[in-house]
Amino acid sequence: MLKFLCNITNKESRSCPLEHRFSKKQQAIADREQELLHIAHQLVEAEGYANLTMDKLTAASPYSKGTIYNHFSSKEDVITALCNAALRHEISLFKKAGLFKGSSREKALALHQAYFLSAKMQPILFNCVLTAKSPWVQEKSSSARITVQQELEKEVTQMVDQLLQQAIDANELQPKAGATVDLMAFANWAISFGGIALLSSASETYSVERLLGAHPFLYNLNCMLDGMNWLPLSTDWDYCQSWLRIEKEIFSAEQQQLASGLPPVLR
Amino acid sequence: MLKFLCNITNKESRSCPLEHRFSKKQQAIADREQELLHIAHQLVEAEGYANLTMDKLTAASPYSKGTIYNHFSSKEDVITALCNAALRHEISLFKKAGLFKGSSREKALALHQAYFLSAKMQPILFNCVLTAKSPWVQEKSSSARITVQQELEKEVTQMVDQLLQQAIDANELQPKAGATVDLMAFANWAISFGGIALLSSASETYSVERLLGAHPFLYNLNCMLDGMNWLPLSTDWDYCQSWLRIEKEIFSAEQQQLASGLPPVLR
DNA sequence: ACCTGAACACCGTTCAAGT
DNA sequence: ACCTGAACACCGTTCAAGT
Repeated sequence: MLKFLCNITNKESRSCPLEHRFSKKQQAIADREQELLHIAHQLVEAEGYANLTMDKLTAASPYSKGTIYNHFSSKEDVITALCNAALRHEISLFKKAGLFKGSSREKALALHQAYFLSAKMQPILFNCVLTAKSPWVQEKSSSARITVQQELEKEVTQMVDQLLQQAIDANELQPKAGATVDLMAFANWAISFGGIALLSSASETYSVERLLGAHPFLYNLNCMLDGMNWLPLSTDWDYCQSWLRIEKEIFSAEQQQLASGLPPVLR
Repeated sequence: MLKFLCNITNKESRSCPLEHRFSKKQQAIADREQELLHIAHQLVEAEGYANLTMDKLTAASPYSKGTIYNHFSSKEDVITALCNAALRHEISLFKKAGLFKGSSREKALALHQAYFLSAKMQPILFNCVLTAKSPWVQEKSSSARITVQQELEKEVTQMVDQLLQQAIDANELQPKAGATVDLMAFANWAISFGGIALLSSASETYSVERLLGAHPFLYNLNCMLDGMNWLPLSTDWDYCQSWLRIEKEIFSAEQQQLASGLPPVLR
């Protein structure tokens, strides 16, 4: 049960028997943090976000309030910690996506699919990312946790940068005048984030409802990448096929999990 | 002072002397709601989002708790109300944007600039839109307020739809196979929302920091609209010029406000 | 019919005492 | 050095009493 968040949330918490990077004590503390995050996740899952209070987290855990405040500086800090768990999950999928064999643009598609899947597989955690971006939460999170968040986002950015640079070097991406790698990386982030955030949070609104059946996320990507001049263009290549191939070759395990309808915690 | 939110937040609250759509009583209630929202806005402005509590809202207003709960079903309902104020502000700028004379794609740019400006002019209100999208707030807002939110978003969507349809009819927008108006409207929303949300909430993160100086928002739009096949392409037309022309011809008042550095409330 | 504010239940956070 | 949980201040929400 616990393995889920242990793997995802905190690479620092993994045991490193050979290097002994952490003392037993530190390891125990890191494990406890995962345990607490796991309980927090369950609380939200069971009865919605309003059910996540420090009182209930305390009651549902074997620890005292003081100990919990030893881990998290505030309630908002718990949310940011869950957001960071989401980012680690995302990064793990990004790394899998990097294994896909195909053109540079297909590899970009694999990264976007990883992002999309991370949100779909862990909707609660992805909502924490959304929430953690709101100033109500940012203002009250510990600076340490915010720093980790920024580092994780930077890690994602660098993976995207690297792929963009490779594509340019391979002459498959021919940037327009004035388009830097930074700018193109941001554009990729914005279109993915925008699409997923709206699809996940506004699924009941009119302009999203009417999209049922279509695949808006892939359409957005095709436009964006075409406009960026990333070859081959979607008019010359069937990226719907590529999308399916990525699903099959890289994320079949994730697809199965989604099909079973249960997040890994509950299996 | 009050005029600001009165104009923006609640078109139902405008006085309609000819039609007498609302009784004096109803008008008074609507006015009081604007007053309360204005105070809520000030509380956030003065000391951040954590400063917005029902207790403080009560203390800063001439009304009692019971009266305030007569307007808002919960604290979250206040946030959603502020989000709706943001949407009304956005719509008012959208309507101004509709007056711009130019190609259909330039008109689209004007709409995006309106969106961008609404976020920049009213950062607090735009953050409420972000926050209102998080499930913590959605879950606890009154269904009446959520309904209004959906209607406002629908209104925005319809303005975008209309422009897209005109562009198609004028043969300036030549949709790729499978691209419906719905799909293209969503793509426009996603790229704008994604860009603004990331720029406004993650301005301190690495991947956004490094963009300083460039104009990422316009780059994103150029890519997206090029990829959508909206003529003339950015390779054949200087949309940076168009952007500036829109600023000058349509939003000069807004530009001045921004330059003065003060939101209208404080002038 | 609408407004009031005392009252209540719960929540976030702290810290003196304990191990 | 770390953990505990009682204690406190504050917050969200309700509702009987008042107008």
